[in-house]
Amino acid sequence: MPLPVTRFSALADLTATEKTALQALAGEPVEYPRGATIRAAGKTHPALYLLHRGWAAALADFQNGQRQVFKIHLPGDVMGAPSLPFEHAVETLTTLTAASVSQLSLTALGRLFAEHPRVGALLFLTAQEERVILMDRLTSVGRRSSLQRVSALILHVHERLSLIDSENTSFVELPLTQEQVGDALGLTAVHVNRTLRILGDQGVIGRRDGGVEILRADALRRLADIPARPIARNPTWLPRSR
Amino acid sequence: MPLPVTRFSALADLTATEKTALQALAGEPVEYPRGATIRAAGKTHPALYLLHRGWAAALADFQNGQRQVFKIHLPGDVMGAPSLPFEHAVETLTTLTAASVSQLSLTALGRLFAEHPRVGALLFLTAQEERVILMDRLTSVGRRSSLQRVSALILHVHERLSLIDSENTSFVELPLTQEQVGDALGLTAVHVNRTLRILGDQGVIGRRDGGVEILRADALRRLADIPARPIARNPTWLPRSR
DNA sequence: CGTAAGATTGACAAGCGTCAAATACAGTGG
DNA sequence: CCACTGTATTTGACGCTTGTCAATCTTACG
Repeated sequence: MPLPVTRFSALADLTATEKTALQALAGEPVEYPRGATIRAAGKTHPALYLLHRGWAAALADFQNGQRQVFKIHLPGDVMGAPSLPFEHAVETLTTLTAASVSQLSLTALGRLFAEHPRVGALLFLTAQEERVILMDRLTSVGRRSSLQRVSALILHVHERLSLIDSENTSFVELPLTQEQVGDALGLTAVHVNRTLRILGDQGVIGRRDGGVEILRADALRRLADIPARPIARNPTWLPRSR
Repeated sequence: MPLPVTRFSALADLTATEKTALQALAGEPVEYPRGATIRAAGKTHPALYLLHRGWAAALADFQNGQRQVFKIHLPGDVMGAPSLPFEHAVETLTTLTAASVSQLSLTALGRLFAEHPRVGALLFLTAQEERVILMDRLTSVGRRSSLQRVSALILHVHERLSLIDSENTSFVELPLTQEQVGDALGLTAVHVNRTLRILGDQGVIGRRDGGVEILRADALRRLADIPARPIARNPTWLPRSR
């Protein structure tokens, strides 16, 4: 079973030892049905999770029934990291499809920082990547029209799927309800629906099964207006592998 | 001159050696006037910066003149970290007031991960804190009214000022133009102005000099509706100090 | 076949943006 | 000390995007 090494290999090449050390973090995978809560916000002593298979979301619920989706998690993602510095979990982790999830040992994580500083630095870098993803979404939500936000989301998911599966085509799986898409983009389900219809009517995307087909990638990219962000692989300042 | 140790001491107690190692990262401080660009987005080989004195902002400009402020930086903040994994800087760093900034050596950062893994883990944790700040702002921008967004920003800045200066009172310095506040919150300058006036008319805040006075903290917190997030200090899983 | 969740559509309302003009303020040079 | 200039704030009128409410339709599934 391939583990989350995927995520790091975009940043740097790992030695076999480092890969082994990473794999050693993960516990026994647990199976969840769609819509299950893996970890509720507010829980004390937040843990780390690894998503082996399926989709999940990190979100928060608010009183008036409002909801914010912070992150759409794909296989290979480490989940729950934002809560680590806090006494109570910040985000609820929910499955969007049936999924397989294991817990990551924090003790082993601490050891990883000590014994494989290069991997520690890479963990730091992936956290920065996540910040940038949030910054992009913040721009989307704060400054863009619904058409632009939805376009950006489709492209973002497509790009991330391509990183996992290089065979990936122009079809973008999207096992979210329109309400969940709205909760990610700061829109209502109704308006997400209207927006998807417009993109469909204009022939920019096709809509079928549980996802969308990208028909005019250029138009979509022009709408989304989020720059490409080439990764600086194997930065020279990283500590040497042990 | 106290260095950014502040930021870490909220998470864990550092040894003298660790503090020294952190200080060793910083180069010679450079003085900037208000409104200066410290580092422009798009620049290659992004570096790290430390804000010694003054205020700064991390932001991005877009074609149509739109702008998004990602982060308001206060003294002690490390700036530019989100760009580290990328070839080109993601965010522009600008001074909001006259400011003193030094560059942080990336080589020394790499060494820090190797020689002080506990500090490396703390760097990882501060990155997660930053994610949560962005997540909170995303909620604000995506789901809240202008009154709520502005309230949340005032409280957030107040809280961060209190961390730096324990003498801090109910007055919140805010050396941003209303346009910059809008760029942080996904609002126009005009609407920020209207919103501030309403908060002032309702006696929730007072407005004077370059900032606001918090008059009814309870009302402000009720509006902002962002939970307190107590920090888990000195988590047991951190590697031992060296 | 029946039920529930989700998608879709329409009519209407509201919050925020846009445009434009007036006012206040800070810094500069005389 | 004052006039001058550019920047920032403030206010009003109006329009548009998105939200709200409600009804209907579709689909998945027991």
